[in-house]
Amino acid sequence: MASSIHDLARHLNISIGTVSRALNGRADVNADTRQRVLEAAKKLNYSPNQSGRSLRRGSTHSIAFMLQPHPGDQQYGEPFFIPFLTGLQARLAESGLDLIVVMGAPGDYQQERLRRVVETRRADAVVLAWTRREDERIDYLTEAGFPFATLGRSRSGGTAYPSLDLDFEKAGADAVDRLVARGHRRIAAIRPSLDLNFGYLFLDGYRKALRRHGIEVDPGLIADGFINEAGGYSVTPRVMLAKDRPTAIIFNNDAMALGGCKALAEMGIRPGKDMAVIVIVDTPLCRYFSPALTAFRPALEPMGQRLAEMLLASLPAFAGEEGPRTIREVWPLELIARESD
Amino acid sequence: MASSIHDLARHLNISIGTVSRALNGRADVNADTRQRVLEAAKKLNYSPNQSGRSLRRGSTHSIAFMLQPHPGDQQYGEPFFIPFLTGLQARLAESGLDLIVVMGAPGDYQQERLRRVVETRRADAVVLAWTRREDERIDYLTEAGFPFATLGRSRSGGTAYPSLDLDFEKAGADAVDRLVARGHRRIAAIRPSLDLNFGYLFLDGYRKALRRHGIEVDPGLIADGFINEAGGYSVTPRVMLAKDRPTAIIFNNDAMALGGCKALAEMGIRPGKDMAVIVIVDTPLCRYFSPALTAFRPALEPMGQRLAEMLLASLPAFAGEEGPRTIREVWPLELIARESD
DNA sequence: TGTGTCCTCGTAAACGTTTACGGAAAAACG
DNA sequence: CGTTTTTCCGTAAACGTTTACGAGGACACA
Repeated sequence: MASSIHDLARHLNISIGTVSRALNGRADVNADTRQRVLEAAKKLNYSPNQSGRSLRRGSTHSIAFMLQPHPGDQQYGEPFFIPFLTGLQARLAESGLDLIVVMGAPGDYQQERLRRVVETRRADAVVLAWTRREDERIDYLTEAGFPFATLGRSRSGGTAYPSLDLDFEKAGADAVDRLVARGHRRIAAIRPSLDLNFGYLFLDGYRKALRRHGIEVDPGLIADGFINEAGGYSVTPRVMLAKDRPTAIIFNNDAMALGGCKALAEMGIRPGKDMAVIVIVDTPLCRYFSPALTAFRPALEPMGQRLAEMLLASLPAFAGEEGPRTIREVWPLELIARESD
Repeated sequence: MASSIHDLARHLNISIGTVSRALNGRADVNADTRQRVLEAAKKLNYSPNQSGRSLRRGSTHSIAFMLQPHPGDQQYGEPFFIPFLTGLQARLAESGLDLIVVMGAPGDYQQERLRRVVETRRADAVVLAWTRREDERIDYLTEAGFPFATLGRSRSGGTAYPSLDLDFEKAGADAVDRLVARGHRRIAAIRPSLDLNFGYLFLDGYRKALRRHGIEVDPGLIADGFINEAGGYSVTPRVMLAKDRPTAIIFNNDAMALGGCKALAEMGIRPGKDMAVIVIVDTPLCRYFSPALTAFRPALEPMGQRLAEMLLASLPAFAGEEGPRTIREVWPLELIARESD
């Protein structure tokens, strides 16, 4: 059914070697012959068998992105990733690479899937997201000598891999600055409970900024929960119990903010009026919520493109294609002022 | 670096044929030998090269899910798909299959990517989502004789493929019934502008139910827009311009509902008080919105599992594993009554 | 004509598996 | 002990590519 390079060769009365060379654009083939091969390939609807090719070449010409649902009830996904993946895929496609997303089961934290991808050589490199403070995946990959790049920083694995992250520290600080400038001094922070690195970075920025303003950090105003609507909903009331109520809340995640605002609404507290609310990572949800939530927006699609570039530059097969080989980059988050603070 | 079956054979002083047979659980190998092979495999951290294996077997042992961002500004993704994919992946993993998600560029409607997957034989079968009324992907796959299954119905390609869909028709009708029972007669419907089949099905149910109640269908109460927050936001005001204002709106999508509620809020109209709102496909957003939105909930994860089963049953290599081979199933949507209607 | 260079192509090996086939040894059977 | 069956394993081909190597012919040059 599927036509192979042999069919093509037979059809043209030339050897498979020549066909292959013609298709792969090598120099040592007559321009005329190449033309005929290309035409025949189109006519016979030929396209090379990926397995045969990658077996011979030792590379799969595809990059794997590890997507994994977090544990927790009703785990819907991260709308977040789609624009990022769009950028990633666009840039990879430019270099003829395919992007495949491998799904993991919720909660297993991908170790198993990752091993599978690496060991069966399904991809030439992987892209990790949601890096943790100490990330065993990174340790595993560096030890295995498998090429990878990360969306997000980590303390694991040295620095010998490309990584791209958002400046959550600065965003946390900026949020505090903004709120302080508007007269707030009781500022709560709500972040994910997992040891996702961006949660730490955010809190660091938050703490430092408070101290800079001479405001004591009150542990009663800091809480963490599942990184979804339910988490925000269940944990927000906790900071409202502080002896001295907060007048502002910074949410480290849009879904948590949604849940948190729900909790506030049930307490009769109106975001943007009775309580200032700022969200660290903007999504369409923030914009269309009522009141529209002030949030920090990342440039997700360009980030995807950039990380693809960085990864490509780190791959021997593609090295030299790009100029600078920056290893780690931290991108700013842009404040979008809306109505909630 | 990576150990091959030859290393294993050399290490054990037996032939590669025996190693392969031992690993693949064939009968004609001594229990003792098999044991030794398995141990050595674990010790040498051997796992078979996927390319070699699939080249020989002619199958990749993986299923592709085609994920594609829709055109439109700020296209964030569908949280929707994650639970579905989780179920799909879980069931496929049970049969030793990998799930890979293939990203397309926004707007190209996947034809190109799909061809690529099929022609390079990257997967043994594909799963399509967001089926259209007439779906060229389905035509292509049936013509190519490539195995596939769809999440969603279509009029294309006959019925010789497994498909699983939600009963949008009934949900549309149920929503109308519920609103009519509560005294509404001016009921608007807002749905995606693309020719996604579920938009049609929903509208069909909506229309039929209205007629059944003796209510004339007013085209001024039906509108469509981009299937995202912006679409809902921009299109909702249109139905408010009808000569006789609606007292209820049914949204065919949660994101559109969010945008629509925003538009209502700006007009001083409060969902659940001044306007009844029902959403057809429930997500956490609906639950945590204020007011919580009455919505119809799908069983996404079981659906993923079920579609995987149906697909497997249709594959020659797995046939007989399952009992019944239902070709098409339509699952109900469960009404979750909340505060918005 | 002899020699060397260049262009183009065919040959064959290799990538890592799986599996049909056959053969040797062991077991079963009379 | 001879014959048949069974058990186990090695051999080698095949899957569809890519690519190193070398050969043949054309051409240039002396």
